[in-house]
Amino acid sequence: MAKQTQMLKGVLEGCILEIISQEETYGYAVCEQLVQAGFSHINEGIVYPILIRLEKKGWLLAEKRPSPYGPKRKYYRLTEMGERERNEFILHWTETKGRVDQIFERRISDENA
Amino acid sequence: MAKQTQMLKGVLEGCILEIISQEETYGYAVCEQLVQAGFSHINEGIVYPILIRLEKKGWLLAEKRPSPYGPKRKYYRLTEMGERERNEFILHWTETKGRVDQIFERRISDENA
DNA sequence: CTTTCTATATGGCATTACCTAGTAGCTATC
DNA sequence: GATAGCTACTAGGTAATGCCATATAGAAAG
Repeated sequence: MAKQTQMLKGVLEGCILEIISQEETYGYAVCEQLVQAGFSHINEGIVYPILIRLEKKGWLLAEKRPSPYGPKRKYYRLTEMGERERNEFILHWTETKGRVDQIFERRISDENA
Repeated sequence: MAKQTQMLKGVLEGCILEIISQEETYGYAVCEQLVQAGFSHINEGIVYPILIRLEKKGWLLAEKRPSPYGPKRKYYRLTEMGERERNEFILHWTETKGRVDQIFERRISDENA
């Protein structure tokens, strides 16, 4: 339980950037999408602080619009800087994934040798 | 540069467990393998503290043996607990990878729809 | 002997960002 | 008018853990 926490570091931010990049959306919905993707323990208290942080960094722009069901929604979209950061995340994520997988795949090729 | 740092959290430990699990080895060599896998900025000052930490947790056992080239090497191998932790890491890593990839793949299926 | 390569150790920092828990406000339903 | 679901926000805790600088030392080479 504490193990995944560490593994999330730096990953959540990237995922949120990606979700917003796919479609202008708001915090509550971002949260639902993360849960749906399997990050089942993620809740609003985790997502909102990240959203605010990203907005402060200038990676997101926000705009409030009424909701048919509750208080106003705060819709986010990526700025140009945000797009750049998202692309960098993809790069780093792909690299890291490749490196880790390479280490684990060595076992298989060893067994075949 | 600070970006990958966050992404490494929890991952480095798992990689080191895996490397040692594949073959009894020592810190300096672990370091070389990580560099070879692409973690090119990793150095002894990063690896040794992790090794010592893992030993203290009871996941590794150490034994010193002479080296033909320098001071004695400290060879590590996994304990039973270490094996369990390694398996847990694989589980969490696979899960996390799947979740992140799912979020990014949604874009592709959207574009096809 | 000085340098270089091999090899281990460690104190402290950064530090950040995840997580809990709680507040509050709007809409709809019953 | 009470409950339930939707929506946003904040304070504070914390703890892990990657990273750096530095020291030490054996062996080979020049």
